[in-house]
Amino acid sequence: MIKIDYLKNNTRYNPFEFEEKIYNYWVPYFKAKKGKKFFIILIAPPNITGSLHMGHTLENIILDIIARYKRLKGFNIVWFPGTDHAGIATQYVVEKELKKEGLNRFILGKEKFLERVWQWVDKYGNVILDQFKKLGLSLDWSRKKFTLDKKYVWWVEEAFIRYYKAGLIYRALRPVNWCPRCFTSLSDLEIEYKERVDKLYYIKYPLKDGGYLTIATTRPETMLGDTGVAVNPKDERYQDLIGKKVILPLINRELIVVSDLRVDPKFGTGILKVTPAHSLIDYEIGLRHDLEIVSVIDEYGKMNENAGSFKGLDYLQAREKIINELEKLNLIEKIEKINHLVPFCSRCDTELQIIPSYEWFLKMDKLAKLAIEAVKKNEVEIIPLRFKKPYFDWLKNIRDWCISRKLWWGQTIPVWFCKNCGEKSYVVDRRKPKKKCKICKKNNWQKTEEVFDTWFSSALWPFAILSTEQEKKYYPADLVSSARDILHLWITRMIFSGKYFMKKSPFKKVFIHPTVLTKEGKRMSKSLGTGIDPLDLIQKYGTDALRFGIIWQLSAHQDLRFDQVPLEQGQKFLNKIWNAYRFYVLTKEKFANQKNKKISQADRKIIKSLENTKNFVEKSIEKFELGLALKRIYKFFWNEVCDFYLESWKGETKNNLQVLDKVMIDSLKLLHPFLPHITQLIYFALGNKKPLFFEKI
RNA sequence: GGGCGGGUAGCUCAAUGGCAGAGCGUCUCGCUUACAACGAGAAGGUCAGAGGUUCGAUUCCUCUCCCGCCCACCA
Repeated sequence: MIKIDYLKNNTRYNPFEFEEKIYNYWVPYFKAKKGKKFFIILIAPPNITGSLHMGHTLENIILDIIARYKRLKGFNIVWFPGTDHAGIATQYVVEKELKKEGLNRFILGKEKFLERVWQWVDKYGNVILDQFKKLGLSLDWSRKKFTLDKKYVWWVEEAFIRYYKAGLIYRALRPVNWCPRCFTSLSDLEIEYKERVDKLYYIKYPLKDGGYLTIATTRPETMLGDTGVAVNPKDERYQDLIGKKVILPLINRELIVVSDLRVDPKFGTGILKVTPAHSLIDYEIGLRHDLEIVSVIDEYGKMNENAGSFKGLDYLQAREKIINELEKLNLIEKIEKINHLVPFCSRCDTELQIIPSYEWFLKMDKLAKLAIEAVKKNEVEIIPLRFKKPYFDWLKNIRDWCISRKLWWGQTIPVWFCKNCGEKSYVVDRRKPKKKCKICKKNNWQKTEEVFDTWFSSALWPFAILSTEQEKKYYPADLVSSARDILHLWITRMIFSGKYFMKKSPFKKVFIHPTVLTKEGKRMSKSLGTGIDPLDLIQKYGTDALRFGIIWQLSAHQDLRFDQVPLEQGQKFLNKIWNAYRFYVLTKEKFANQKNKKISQADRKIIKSLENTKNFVEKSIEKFELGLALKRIYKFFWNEVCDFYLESWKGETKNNLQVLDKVMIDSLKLLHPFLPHITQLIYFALGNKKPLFFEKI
């Protein structure tokens, strides 16, 4: 790529001239080789909607440093690139595109809409992977994976069918978190709560035997679906209410007062109206006391036929009207302000409704136990250790996972409903069932339109991407790294899925890496305008300098307040390295005829220091302390190799040339995982023809 | 409401039961033939606050105050 003269004649290193060329040179060598002593890294597949952000950047640079270091330690690296179809996220971005054209998916129809999504996938699906190349990641590009690959889709269906046969999957009508804009159910993890000041209405409910009680609610429109009233059994104020009958205003339904521990005596009046259709806590109470489920709000957020004269109104209009009528009846005791948390769709930011819907659920108790056991027995090591606590806490309190979505984009669930009998009759199968419906005795099956929660699919990632016999040996992986926010969403679910289907944890170590914050300690976010685009940084500083700058600031345990200054420092360091090797080459020429075989004091000192540095770096990398490792190498190279050792070669010297060679070549190897491009370039300039990472450290 | 992390030099962060450290920045001096994108050197800190354990605490324990994050079905 370059000759030694280029190094001798240029005092400045220009990354922009070489980084891409060097990357392209490497690509064939990144291929996972046959053989033994593998180190297997599992990539977190980015969404096809994505473009590179600082989180991906940090995460994958960390992994690449480890990959390159392990290569130098003699390992064969297995690290496949891949992407996630990301159901709800992708559907949402395509819908946003349509909106710009004045369209929406309902106007377009399902078929045309899906065509549009596939067009998007073709156009943008690989953008982020191309951006990964700019980071210098040593990924095996001969094996690109996607969560809608044939084999992958097979595995997702397989998982559903096996869970179903084992009795872990059931269908139920339950109140779920529903996004009226995406028009789908959501899992607990896809909700974002926001604080908001609302009104708390104190409403009088007449008692059948005279008098009244007062309940407090922020959602009076749901009262039309009330099928009970509840108080806490320990609440002394209301002992005599238990068992009494209440007349629901406006509807005149008779309700019974039950007692349930879930009622918080401190909230409002301490009396709860129970609406099992539109509240999860009420649903639970309803189950315990055998209360009816009456839904009054539909999928559009409008009042339905059970809402009587309010039918057809938007829930907010209905609220207003209901309050008006209650006021006329003198049933509003007071209205207070309340600051509370309101659920929103984490994708499109629409306020959610809780409505009853038929959905598929995965029973979590057994699976949670598998996941708990895997970490307890150290089959999976979570680093830093402190993340074990939230891991266990989440699993201990877990509820069944709603795995179905009513989206259009995603993998269809392998279930067939009888066209005549609907909900009452279905078959779980990949192909259209041949047998007849038990109820109507006809063969009239239609595949469901429901799709999987995209996380159900990505939970299978560690083994669903392994399609050939050779690849099957790459399970389990040694290492996966992720951001904190997908610990439950992804990591935990991969662990129990792996344990369940493969009988083994899907990876040995999970490194939960720090979050990249702004210099002020704020979250980086596009919408807030606080984000930094890594591609801009690469354009300005080059990849090696970016890698230096971000890892310089990295500590294994603490969030990273991103500052650009260390990137400038990185550029300076690259130039320092460049010139040190220039001097090395010139010095070798100058002393070419020297026959000195003695080891000088300076030689001894630098060898000692080199060994110490290697040991320190090895230990630090094992602990994911890449920032400390880099700082140590930096100090070693700059202060000890350059300021001390190379200086001692000026003028006349008693140093040994072989020691010089060893120090300079070993330094190059030590620097390589962090600064791969420049070290490879210098390696070429010194007359070598192979990838530097095939050397041994 | 529960949990986690952090508060150390102007900035970003280390380390440690026994003189408080690095990089950047600042200041001084040097363009010594690899590099001024450099070299030599200097200044700079009541280690958030209070109490406790100890011969000795920035470090261990308790409490308080700030900052950040996560989890939770308060209607």
